[in-house]
Amino acid sequence: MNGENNFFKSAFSVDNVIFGFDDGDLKVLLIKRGAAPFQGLWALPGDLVYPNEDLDTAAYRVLEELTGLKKVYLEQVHTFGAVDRHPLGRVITIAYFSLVKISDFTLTPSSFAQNVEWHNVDKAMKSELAFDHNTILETCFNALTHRVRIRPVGFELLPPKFTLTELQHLYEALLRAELDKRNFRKKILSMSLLIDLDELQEGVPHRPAKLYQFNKDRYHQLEAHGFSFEVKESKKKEKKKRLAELIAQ
Amino acid sequence: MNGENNFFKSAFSVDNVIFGFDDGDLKVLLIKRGAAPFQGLWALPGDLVYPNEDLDTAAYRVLEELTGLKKVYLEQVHTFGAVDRHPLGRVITIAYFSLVKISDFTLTPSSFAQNVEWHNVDKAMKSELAFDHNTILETCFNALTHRVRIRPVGFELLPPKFTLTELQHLYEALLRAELDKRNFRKKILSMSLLIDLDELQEGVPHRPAKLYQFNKDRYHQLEAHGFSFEVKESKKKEKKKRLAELIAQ
DNA sequence: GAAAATGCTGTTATTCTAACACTAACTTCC
DNA sequence: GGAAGTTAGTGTTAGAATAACAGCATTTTC
Repeated sequence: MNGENNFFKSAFSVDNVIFGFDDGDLKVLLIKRGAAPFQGLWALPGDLVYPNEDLDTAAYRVLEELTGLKKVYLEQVHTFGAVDRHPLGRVITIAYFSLVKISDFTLTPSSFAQNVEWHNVDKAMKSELAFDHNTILETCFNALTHRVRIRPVGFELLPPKFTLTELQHLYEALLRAELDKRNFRKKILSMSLLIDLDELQEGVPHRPAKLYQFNKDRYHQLEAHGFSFEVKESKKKEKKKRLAELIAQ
Repeated sequence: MNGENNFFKSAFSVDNVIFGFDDGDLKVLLIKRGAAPFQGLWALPGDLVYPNEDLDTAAYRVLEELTGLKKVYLEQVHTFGAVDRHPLGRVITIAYFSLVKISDFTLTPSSFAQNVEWHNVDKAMKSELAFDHNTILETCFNALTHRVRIRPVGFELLPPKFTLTELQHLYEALLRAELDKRNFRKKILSMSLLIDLDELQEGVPHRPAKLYQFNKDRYHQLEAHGFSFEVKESKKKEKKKRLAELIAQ
């Protein structure tokens, strides 16, 4: 320390990768920047942390300003601090990801942004984002992919009532793997994580599926005691991959 | 943004949880603080990040100043930023953990500390450390425990030549579980991670064990392709635990 | 050469995982 | 109202992985 005040010339921000799931697609909430730097590019929602504000509080604030939601899943992932990552000065940023149910709110663009939109995650990762947000998005997506194998966080992304097929599609989007329907159902049902609501889907042009809710108590139990969702993609696919690797060598 | 300069009054530091393994014991490197605040208490080595220095660079610098080591395992874990965590101002800290081979260097106390010592991790977690370093240590220990199940990082902590029993003791210390000797050997040998050196231990008062080296190429392969060291403790112990939980309810 | 200490090794029962195909229920269209 | 279209739902089996378990081998020390 020694009172070296030139250290106290930096700032820190939080950036929030807000994931949603809709229509079989994993999505991320992006803001089109209305001002320089990077005007016109899409960026992750974020803000400087206030001088007397905790980091998590700042992340929740950003989330709430944008979505109106308070109690959602939020997790710190990584801090990015390359010297030149921000053109206006030394600003490091603490990246969070959160999981929301898209149906829980409607988007209301905040003051500093022209536009807020859900973007397909794959497409967003391939397009150019402001600052180092491509790196941040990728890191957070990897963290989510990893987390979903260890905790049943998938449920944070689904509406309160869902079908087994919807759940499977979510896991397939998160794990980037094709799963076997029967094995998936057997596994997920054997965890007693789901409550059968004895209700059926309505308004679908085919046989309606049963609706399920997830069991919060059991969820917290699994959270505490560890959880392993080691779903492997079908062997067909694995073989293809291995072959591709062999060829690449 | 908008040039609000009162944001630029904060600083950030890195703190490094340096783990070592010796004598069957997981250890952490701590510094006794020679100056206020928290004078006399043990603390994690750390420093403010220089204005034009990347975060990882700062973490490596702290590590090198203390140990002289350059190429060691280092990983960012979490950022701690409670408003009041530092008595002298708003300082958030980015926590890293690193894994070193204790035999690779000798400790040379740096200028700002009276004393540097290896501490047993369990004891250190129970004693009072400076700042929020108890929380940081615990978080990093959990991260290590988790990491070791996914990557073969254990080898970073062992000397170049080691016996299977030493390796098993390391895993037991990290996973806090007692492992079956035969199953452990079968599993670890089947990964072809180890190279049999055709050498024997010397100077032990009993039958000497074979020495092994680990296979770097194979290690990097496993790092890239995923790895699962799902060693479970013996059922006896699990049963005991479950019983204890039942009683506790 | 006996005692003490740790090294080393293989088999079996059980559990978990992966592969796989057909019938059921509902809607729409003719 | 029946045929076609669409998704829901369901069980068995072979193979792989895991967990449990005990006794002889090699070295030092006394």
